[in-house]
Parts: sequence; structure tokens; C-alpha cells
Amino acid sequence: MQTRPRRYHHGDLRAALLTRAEETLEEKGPGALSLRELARDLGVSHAAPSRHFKDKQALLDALALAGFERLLATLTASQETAGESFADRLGALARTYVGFATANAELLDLMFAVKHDPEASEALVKASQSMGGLAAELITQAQRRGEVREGPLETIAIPIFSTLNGFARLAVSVTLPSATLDRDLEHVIAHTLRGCAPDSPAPR
Amino acid sequence: MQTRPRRYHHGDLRAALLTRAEETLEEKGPGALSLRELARDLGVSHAAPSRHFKDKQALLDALALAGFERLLATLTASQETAGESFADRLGALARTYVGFATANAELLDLMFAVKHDPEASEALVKASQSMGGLAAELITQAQRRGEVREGPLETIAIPIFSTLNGFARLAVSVTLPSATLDRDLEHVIAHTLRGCAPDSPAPR
DNA sequence: ACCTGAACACCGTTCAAGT
DNA sequence: ACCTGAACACCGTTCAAGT
Repeated sequence: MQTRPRRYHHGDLRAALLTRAEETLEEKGPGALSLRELARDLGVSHAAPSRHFKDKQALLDALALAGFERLLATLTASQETAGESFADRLGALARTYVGFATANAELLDLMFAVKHDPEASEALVKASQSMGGLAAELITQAQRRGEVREGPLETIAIPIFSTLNGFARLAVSVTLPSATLDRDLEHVIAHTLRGCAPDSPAPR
Repeated sequence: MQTRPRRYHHGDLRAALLTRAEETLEEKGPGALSLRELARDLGVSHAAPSRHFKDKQALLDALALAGFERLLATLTASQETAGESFADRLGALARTYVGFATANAELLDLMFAVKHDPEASEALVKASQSMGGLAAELITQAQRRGEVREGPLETIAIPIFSTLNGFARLAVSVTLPSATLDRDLEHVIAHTLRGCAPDSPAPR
């Protein structure tokens, strides 16, 4: 009765699992994520997912990795439409980062979770380091423009990224009231800019 | 054959559950935390924990709450032995915070987890806000001493706490290499101090 | 190559019943 | 008041077997 032959079950179980998993992750939290339920939702047997992910943890790792890739792409795009000044670029980065965090709260939690499979960790470390690379670009460029103080990269990049990621995660946890979130973010950006400013030129 | 009569099972199941839960949390991660195994470890029936925690989540919430209380106590103590200057006090706070984070990685994850029971959340929000109170004290005092720029409290406290908590969580996740952790923390402290410094007095 | 079905050992939660 | 034992509905994982 099917007009077109149905392919395997509907094409790409692996991708379908990831998509559906991320939906239920964000909707119902990580505790409610069950391989069996995923399989049920997609109309395959409960053992089918094991063909694509050896483990439940393997699926979570894949989810986290995809999250890093998406975040990195969004951050990179934010830099392309931003102005030239460090203030503009940092602002764009921060707002994009926090936007991603609030829209993907559980996913962000997963991405920075303490525990991962040792082998998947490698890919995850690499992915999170690409974000460090992006921050490095931003800063060295701003240093060349004289908008950021001189000094080894990591003495500036790590504090900035700590602040950004820290604020994003506070925003997403119960800690910060969401009513003042936008305003608070602007304070964080302003504060960060202060900390990056070059030493005021000797007055004369 | 017991020389002394055994009390109920050994006194305080609730406390015993929390203690044991935190041990296995830090040892084997949150996924390995099972109420049934906890009960087995303590030699009670698998249904016994439900007398003290209506839920698995309730136990996790209690764990998080205890974590906040312990962290707050440690931070408060760190201020009592620290010097008078803002640099000293902030440094002591930061080192203590990061020390707690690395020693209690999984617990910190739990404390700032996205999802909690609505009713437990209230207590958790209150607990995390006491930390805000501690930061507030630190800053207003430093403002009075002229070591921190003027301005509404939240424009300084939120950025500081974001940085602190952000660094602590990066340190604990896969993101930062542990080899340079101490050095990186000092950079973060120095950077934060810069961002808090009062405007340089008008030269004359 | 990809999936199924049955099986195994484990969960969390509930509830009558015991002391 | 605090705990037990059985029961229920659910897991993740494995493995022979099917196509």
C-alpha cells in the first residue's frame, strides 16, 4: 500500500536518534532520556540503537560533540556580522553564547559535564579547544588594534572564557533571576572590557 | 552475640544515606548512584530510603543543599584568615572556591544542575544566594576602602561570581589542562582585580 | 549491514504488613 | 515511627537469529 518502497526503516537511524534525543533532553531533562523510549518513538526495536551507539554514554557524548560544533558555528557567525572594535566583537560573542546557553540549557550541561568516555573525551576536548582558538583570535586581533592590554594570550583568554561560560551557566541554573538577565549580561560585558583594557597611557 | 544492643539499624539512616551517597557520587559519578545499592551498602531493605527521601531527586537535592552549606562555611572561614586588602580577600575566596570545586567536582555539578524539584529549589536558591551575600559583603567593604570602583553592587558582584564559578567549572570539566591550573587561577584573580579597580585618580 | 526478540540483571516506586 | 518483602513497570545490554 506504500506508494514508494520504504527504505530501511526511514533512512538514517543514527541521525534520527540524535535528533530525537536532543528534543527529549531539552524537554524533559537528562534523567528522562531512555534508549528504549527513543527506539519506541522511532518505531524500531529496543536493541536497534546499539548498532549505532555502543552505549548510552556514547549517545550522550555524540550529543555533546554535536553541541560543541553547533555552538562554535554560531559563535563564528556572530563574529562575521559584528563590528571591528573589540567591544563590539566581545559583546556579540557574549550575547550569542548566552543565547545558546538559555536555548540549550541541558545540552550545555552535557557539554561541560565532568565525566565522559575516555575516547570520546578526546574529541570533546578538541571541540572545546576550538572555542579557545576562537577566543585567541579575538584577543590577538584586539591586541594588535591596541584595544586589549599586552601579555601572554592565556592570561587574558582564560579569564574571559571563564566569565562568559560562568555567567551562561549561572543564567541557566537556579542562581540568577531571569528578569534581569539581559541587564546583568551587559554588566558582565562591561566588567570584562574593563579587565582587558590596556594600561591608561601615561598622562602628561 | 552482640555485646551491646543494636539500635534501630545503626542510628540515623538519613545521615548515613547522605554520607554514603556523596562518597559514591564522587567515586563513580552520578550515573552510578542507585538507591538500591545505597540501601544494600548500609544493610537495610531497598525500600527503607523512601522513608527519608520521597524520591531519588529528593536525595540529590539534599546532597546539593548540604554542598552549598559546606561551601559557604569554607568560604566564610577563608575570609577570617585572609588579610584586610581586597586583593587578599578575593584571592583567598577564589583559591578556596576552586579548591572546593576540584575536591568535590561531581557535587558542584549537582549543586548547579539545571533541574531541581520546585520545592527543593527554593532552599537551593536561598543557599546559593547566601553566597551572593558573602560576595556582597566583600565588595561593599572594598568599596569603602577605595579598592574597588563605585557603582551598584550587582554590576560588580555578578561578573566576579561568574568568573569564579566559571573558572571552577572549567577546571573540573575536560576543558582546562590540570597541569597549569594553579597558574591559570592566578591569572584569573589578577584579571578580576583589574576589572574591579577604581578609576585611576585624575592626574594633576 | 542492519534490525528483531528473548533473556538477564538491574532499577525506582509503592504498599500491605510487620515490630 | 521505622523498616521489610513482594510486586509492578521500567531500564541498559547482550546475543542468537532473521532479512
